[in-house]
Amino acid sequence: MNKPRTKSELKRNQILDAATVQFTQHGYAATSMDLIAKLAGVSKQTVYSHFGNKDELFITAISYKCELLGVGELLPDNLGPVEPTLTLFAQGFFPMITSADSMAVHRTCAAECLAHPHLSRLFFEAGPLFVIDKLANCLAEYHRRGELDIEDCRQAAIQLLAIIKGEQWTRLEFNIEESLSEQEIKHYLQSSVRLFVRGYQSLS
Amino acid sequence: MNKPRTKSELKRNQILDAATVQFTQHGYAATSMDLIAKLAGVSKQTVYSHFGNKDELFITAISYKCELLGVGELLPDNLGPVEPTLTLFAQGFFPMITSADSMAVHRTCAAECLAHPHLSRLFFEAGPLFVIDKLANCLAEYHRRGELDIEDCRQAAIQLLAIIKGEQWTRLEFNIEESLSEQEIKHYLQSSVRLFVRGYQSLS
DNA sequence: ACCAAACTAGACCGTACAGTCCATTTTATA
DNA sequence: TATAAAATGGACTGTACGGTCTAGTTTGGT
Repeated sequence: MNKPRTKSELKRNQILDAATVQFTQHGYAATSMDLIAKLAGVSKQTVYSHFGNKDELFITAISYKCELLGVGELLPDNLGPVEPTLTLFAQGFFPMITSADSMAVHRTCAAECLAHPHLSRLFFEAGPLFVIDKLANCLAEYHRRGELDIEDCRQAAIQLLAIIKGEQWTRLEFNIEESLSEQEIKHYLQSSVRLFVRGYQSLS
Repeated sequence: MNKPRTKSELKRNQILDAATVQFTQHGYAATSMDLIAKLAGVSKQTVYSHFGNKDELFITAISYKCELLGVGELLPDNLGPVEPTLTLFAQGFFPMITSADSMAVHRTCAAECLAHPHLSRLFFEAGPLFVIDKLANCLAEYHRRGELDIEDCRQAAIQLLAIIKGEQWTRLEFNIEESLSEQEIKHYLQSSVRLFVRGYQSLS
């Protein structure tokens, strides 16, 4: 959140904060403007003077959150040996996409994808699409080096990312109580990277 | 839908039909009981005499739909050579899970997973979990035959299923306009099965 | 033909909520 | 310190909706 210069900006941020939490925790329909105002410690009128209506507030809040969730630097610039590097990536990427915040935003965007297609596209591009491209570039580098034999790097990136999500991600999407242990997940990720590397290893 | 014996059962089915469509197309909150009654060609009171309240109707409708979507016989009993068989499976499985119906139910269950955990679990078990088990058995058979070298068949099944979903599935989840062409998808599925088989092939 | 169960139409109740209005107070600025 | 902009809070409007009630009608079994 940018530094609030004036008191007005401060209020604006408070509203945005409260809105983000409510929208991602309880969804669009179940979140009332009255509650947001109350939680932000602000009058309802102030909410409406900052954001014209519920839709605008929703879009602003979620867009902002999408920005925050943007995948950071998950892949080093100087790529080391294939398997360890990808394993490290997997072990950093997985907790990120399964974080409570990330899941909440994902759920909200998916739930509103019919009413707010603009928003779901935003999320899709800032999330999945963005990381696909990044990983694809990295795989291309390994291909150039002759360490992996990949015909279509974008496709390969999609495959690896999909595997990483695996079952556990779906469990979280559906809010299933029992989830895999940290051990199981670590093992799964290792096994998955191994599968990927073996599947694309150069036969030379 | 079972054959309606009495006129009362007919009405019940009409209600269930209308409810299923509305709930899956527009979600729980955006669907009103008045509309369901109207679309079912039935009085509101009749709706309430068949289903005590909105929640009950919702759960009944979605549960029923989950049943219908149950994965049919996607894997033959007599398994042929690995790669062609799995490719055939992938090409049957993918259209099934990306069908408009399937996506709509998935979306609805995911969106309501906090308010209706019972429902999302239902879907999760009838869908993902069910097919994981089936595929795992099949992979175990290949392992027994020595055609694949798989340590953990359940894990391997999860991996293959996750790859098959790939990017296209996420595009649909977020209702993104542009989707891959049939050609691209076919190619992606073939490449994915190849990756999987190479990654798990016996080194003998 | 009769009766009970099911259905209908529509009025009705209570509530929740988006959005507006307004009179008053607070805050920032020049 | 004067003035305009921003914020307050609470009352208010309109509407949508879940759910109930009622009085009358249709249907199906005996």
